[in-house]
Amino acid sequence: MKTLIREKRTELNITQEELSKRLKVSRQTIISLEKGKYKPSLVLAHKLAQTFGCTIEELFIFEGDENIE
Amino acid sequence: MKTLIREKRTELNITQEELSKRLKVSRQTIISLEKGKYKPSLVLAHKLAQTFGCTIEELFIFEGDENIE
DNA sequence: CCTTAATGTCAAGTAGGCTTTACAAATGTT
DNA sequence: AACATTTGTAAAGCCTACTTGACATTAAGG
Repeated sequence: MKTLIREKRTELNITQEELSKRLKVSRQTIISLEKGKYKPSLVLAHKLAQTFGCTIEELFIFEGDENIE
Repeated sequence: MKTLIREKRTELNITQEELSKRLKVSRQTIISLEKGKYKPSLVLAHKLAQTFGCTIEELFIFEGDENIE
């Protein structure tokens, strides 16, 4: 799975810390998500998409066995 | 968070077991999701939406603090 | 340089998503 | 009533999302 979190965040011109405050998660969580260390929960993915004004499917790109075969 | 998994599944006329096989998860997982016992991972939410031919946001209804304030 | 802001790493702990197995309740069909 | 199908419950275990805190690196500006 790929994510466009970093791209969308820099488009908005906000820091990781600012984003983490808006979402009420730790800054570490933002770092890990942008770096692809793990995948967000459904609720957090929804909040991210809301923040960026896009859908979850636009923010995350699912690949291979993450899709129905 | 509310989900329309059960409604969408019955529309498709398939059993929990059939759905669990398509998604390659346990039947127990389907039961728990339909009953609202817990929330699916992002990948599973995506597969469910794909199966039902809708978006994640159409399949799950986020409420209150699950939205940005 | 020196400082500050922004980003990053590491590690330990908590909570919850998902699995497996086994068994019970409900619904339908003959 | 009897049987099969579908749905449900319970419990133990694994893995990972997320947290907190402390410290390292990079980049920018005075």
